[in-house]
Amino acid sequence: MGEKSNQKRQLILETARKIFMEKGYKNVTMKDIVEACGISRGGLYLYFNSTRDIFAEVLRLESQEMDDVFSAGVPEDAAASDILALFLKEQKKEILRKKSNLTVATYEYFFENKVAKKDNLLRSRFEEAVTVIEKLIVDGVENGEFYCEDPLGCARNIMYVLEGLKASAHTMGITEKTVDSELLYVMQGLVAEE
Amino acid sequence: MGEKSNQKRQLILETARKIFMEKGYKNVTMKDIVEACGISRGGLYLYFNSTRDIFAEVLRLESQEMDDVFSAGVPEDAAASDILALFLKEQKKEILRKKSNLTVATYEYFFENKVAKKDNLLRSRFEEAVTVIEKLIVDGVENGEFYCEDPLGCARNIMYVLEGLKASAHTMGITEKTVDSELLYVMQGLVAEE
Amino acid sequence: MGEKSNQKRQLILETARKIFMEKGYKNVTMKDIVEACGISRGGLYLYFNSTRDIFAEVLRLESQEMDDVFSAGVPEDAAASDILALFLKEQKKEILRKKSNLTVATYEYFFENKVAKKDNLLRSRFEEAVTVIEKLIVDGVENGEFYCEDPLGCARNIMYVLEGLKASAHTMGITEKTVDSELLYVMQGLVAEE
Amino acid sequence: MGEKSNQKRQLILETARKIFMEKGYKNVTMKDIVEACGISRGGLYLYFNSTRDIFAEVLRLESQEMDDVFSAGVPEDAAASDILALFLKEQKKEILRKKSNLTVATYEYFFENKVAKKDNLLRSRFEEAVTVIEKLIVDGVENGEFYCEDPLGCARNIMYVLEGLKASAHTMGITEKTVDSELLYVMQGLVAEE
DNA sequence: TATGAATGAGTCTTCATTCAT
DNA sequence: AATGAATGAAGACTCATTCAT
Repeated sequence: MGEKSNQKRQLILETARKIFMEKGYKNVTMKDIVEACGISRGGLYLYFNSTRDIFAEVLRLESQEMDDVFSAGVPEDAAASDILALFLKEQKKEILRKKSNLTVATYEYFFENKVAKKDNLLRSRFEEAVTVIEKLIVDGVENGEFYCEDPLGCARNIMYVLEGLKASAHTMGITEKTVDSELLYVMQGLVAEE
Repeated sequence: MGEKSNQKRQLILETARKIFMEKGYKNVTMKDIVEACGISRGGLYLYFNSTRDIFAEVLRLESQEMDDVFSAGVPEDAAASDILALFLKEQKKEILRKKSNLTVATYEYFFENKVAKKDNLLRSRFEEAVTVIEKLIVDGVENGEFYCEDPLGCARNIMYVLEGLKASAHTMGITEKTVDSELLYVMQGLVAEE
Repeated sequence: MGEKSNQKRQLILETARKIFMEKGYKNVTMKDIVEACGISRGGLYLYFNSTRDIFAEVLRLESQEMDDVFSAGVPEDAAASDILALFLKEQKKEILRKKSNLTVATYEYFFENKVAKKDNLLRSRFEEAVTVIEKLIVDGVENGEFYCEDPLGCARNIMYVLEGLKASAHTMGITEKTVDSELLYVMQGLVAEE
Repeated sequence: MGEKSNQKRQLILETARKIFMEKGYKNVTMKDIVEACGISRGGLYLYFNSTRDIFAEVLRLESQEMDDVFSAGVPEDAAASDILALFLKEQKKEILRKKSNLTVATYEYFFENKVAKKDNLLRSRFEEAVTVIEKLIVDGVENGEFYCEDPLGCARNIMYVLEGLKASAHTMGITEKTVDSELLYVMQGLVAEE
């Protein structure tokens, strides 16, 4: 029994995810989702009570997947600088993807739902990433790949730059060139010291 | 046209500005504005056709004032590092002001109204600030206050960090301490080289 | 300006009153009223926010009118027994009117909206009637029309009987004969003592 | 049919009874009952087709029990006035019980379902009670406990007063003192003649 | 018998926008 | 220029009822 209903739940979440990517968060109505899913008005309410609930779940799944991806794709013996470059490349891709990402929806959602820091998914994702980057830098310094006196500060700086780029991409627009030069600048700070 | 009608226009814009600061952009209705202004429904439409128009105008005025303030408050002979510090202090204040700023409304507005780069107010404000900061850095380097090999890159980096902080403040929340350490990190990059 | 809008308010209240008489309180929807009035959905909300508000107002007006009627129709020099008989006749008429009265709606309304005793219209109407009847009895006793040792108790008894008849009329049904014999019984208690 | 299915029927009725006592008749949905019973939506429909059917049955059982109770609790040789006092005391208790009684639900049900007099449970319960009271009065008169020229009229009067009190309790609110003085008044009419 | 997912009609409520005055 | 009553579309939500399993 749970199986089938779980499938529909998945269908709803996947469909809703696409809609949120297209339209952001605030513009999405229960009706939008109902129609896109091809289910009845009442049917949707069996699974979720609001677009808010749906988006929260979409976001939760998104975060889970991210964790998986992160821990998966990276070779054990890769050089720190390579891993960092890889990470930045991923971020770049997401920053430049205009439509197919949840950035706008996520911003809109969190503008409206001030979440306690503790439970704030965005915050924990951010902190997690900071930790990973910091560790990469430390490793890199040990290997002589990087030069850095304040790995934590540098990691945070990188993350805030990325956040700034992400936001800017959806407000002022941003070119690949701009992203490249920003990321380059950040990497040079790590490498280019004599 | 007349003086009087211009006064009402100002009233609307000032009132709307406050509302946008409180509620963001998407949550504001024509009704909200009408009621806050104490004018008639139809009356509002004589001046503006939508919250979008109103916000666009609020934003335009905001930008004008900013320019004025920038060029005004700074002493002629101040040291580059002092001016930069002053600028960052202002930014910090705005980042930490939770309610009384237009950040959220602005984001929401631009999420919804992808403006061509040319006419994008946010973009031009950003570029302008980059230019100013770059010039400060160049001055600072000449004076021996700063050490920096890529003033433009550094200026951009600073601006993106600020953007990231601004965004983060409204999504994940941010403490004064965090802002301080970010800004410190940025300044140290300019000063702390031997 | 207020004139016209006041007319519509009256129209709504009168129309709603009829509907409440037909369908009771709980069965009436905003849609019912909108359609009966021939106005738009949103239009109704300009005047009232809920059927509850509308009914409360209908009831308030009803009570006002009652007061007026009471004080109006009675000749100055009428005998107490005649006035009482007149009052009971009115009550009888209302009890037997199956459809065109607000009894059911009123019950349903007060079942749902437990009103503080002080502000309870029903209660004040009841008390008022008790007072009037008591005074009639006292007058009647003085004139030798009535014999009664406890005018207040008797007045209350009459009112509770009437309430019981009113309720019964809408739950078990009641015949004119039954009402007559009840009222007769009550009157005889006042007159038939040697 | 089977034992088991009969048990479930009982469960439904008992559960629904509690809900009706809490929420009246019109506010109760099939969903409420399903959830309170812990059975499936479809399951409920195997036994009853509507809240109306369920309430009708609840009421039928209620009446049966009443009969049982009535005939049970009364000692054979009790004085008429004692039995009547006992009866009134029971009624008083029910009138003052604010929540745990079916009065409101019953009113709401009969407002909506005008039942032919013949089949009207309320009516037959009422008539039955009248008969019992009348008989008590007759007995009392024979014993010299009571003085009464119209036992039937008096019995009816008592019942309508009780009905009036019951209704008032749920619309205007009523205090124990009020009930007491009403019942006292009624009893005095029987006793207090010289 | 029993389940519970699914439906769709019905109601409430809010808003941008228009228009007669 | 200005008013504010009026409209109707749009979205949220709930419920009785059905039906495949």
